[in-house]
Amino acid sequence: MSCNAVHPLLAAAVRCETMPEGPELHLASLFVNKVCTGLVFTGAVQKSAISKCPEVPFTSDAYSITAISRGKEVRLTLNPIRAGKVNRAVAQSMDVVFRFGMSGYFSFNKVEELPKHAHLRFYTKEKIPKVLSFVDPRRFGSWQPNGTWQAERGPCVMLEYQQFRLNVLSHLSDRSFEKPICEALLNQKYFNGIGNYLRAEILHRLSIPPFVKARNVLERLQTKEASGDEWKLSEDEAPNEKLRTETADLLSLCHTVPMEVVNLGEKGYEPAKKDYSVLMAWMQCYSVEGMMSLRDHNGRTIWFKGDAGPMAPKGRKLARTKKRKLKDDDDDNGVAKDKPSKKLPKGRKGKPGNGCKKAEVKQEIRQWRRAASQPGVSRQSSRRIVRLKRNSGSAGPAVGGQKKKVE
DNA sequence: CGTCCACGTCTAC
DNA sequence: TAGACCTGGACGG
Repeated sequence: MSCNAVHPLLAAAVRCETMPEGPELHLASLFVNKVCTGLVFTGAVQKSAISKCPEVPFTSDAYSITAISRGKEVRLTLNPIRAGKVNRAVAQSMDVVFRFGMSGYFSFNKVEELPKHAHLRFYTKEKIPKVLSFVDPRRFGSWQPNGTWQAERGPCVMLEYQQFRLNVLSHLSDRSFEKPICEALLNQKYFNGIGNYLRAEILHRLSIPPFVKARNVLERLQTKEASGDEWKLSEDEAPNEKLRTETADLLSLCHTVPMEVVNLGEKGYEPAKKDYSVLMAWMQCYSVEGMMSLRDHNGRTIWFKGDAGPMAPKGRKLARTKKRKLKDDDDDNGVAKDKPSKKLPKGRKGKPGNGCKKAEVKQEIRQWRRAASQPGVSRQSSRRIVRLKRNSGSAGPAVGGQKKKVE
């Protein structure tokens, strides 16, 4: 009874649930600051029994919480308060640095409505206490009490743009840049905040084949940097809009593309709502119907259009791929079902791991088959149709053009 | 029911 | 460069 499901609208108001890449981590920090402003927290920080992350040895009768993000990390500061004022003499403040893994987010709820998988909890000092919690179903996320920004991670692509840019361009001799650009983009030493969907979107904007050697792409920017003044951005960290559209390059897009997502979050795509429809509509490449996908050398799926580039994994066939239906995609009242593609029988399986070779091969075979039979329309298009329909209020038929998969 | 897949690191051969 | 670490949603049988 006490643990019944939260009303969807209520749930929407109290969580920041996302696809944790740089923009989502930043939105999480905004969320924490928003809900915690003016609030007083109290007592000990509570950890779930199941979590293997360290206890957070902080207790205070009255403390405040603030947040800041850097790339794919968020740092909370727990600050003791006395008589409504910060009092550093009485007690030490504590920083806790979080990484979100694949499923982390912050939530703010009534105590009785603490979400499942809330592994770290901060309680407010109110008549009816509430709780800020770090929720992480898969537990790939982590936190570090008395933590600092991870030393190996580079400057934030969103908030430390100039330093980020310089850090990349001044280290092009690093062997990381001998890898394909799509793989280099996931290296947090240089691209702190970029993740799997962002790398696809960024490369797509410039039609850069994912498997071109990173250094080859970036060297040209170095030359440009040296020759023109276009990147002497003086006052503000970020390039302005005019500059962006006129001289967008790979590194500037590593800033502006994530910032677009931050802006979505502050507007339509409530980072809350557990509603990815706005983000999904924003995606131009990642998981979009009609795009190609491949496993990179680390077993991660890279989405792209056109040429894969010279360093593409050998022997891996690519194929036009369907978009998978993402979790709360849409309610779909039984509208627009698409013809599913057949999976391989391919019995046996070892440990189902992620990003492993076996999975890659399987996927390859599946894609091969799919390509051989039909390019299929689908989930993606039907999803879009449903969305459009909802937005416009009119009924959308139109899944008609869909091809039947033979099989 | 079972298999595949997911927004990310980590670390051990 | 494989795996390990996890839960849960989508989909197929």
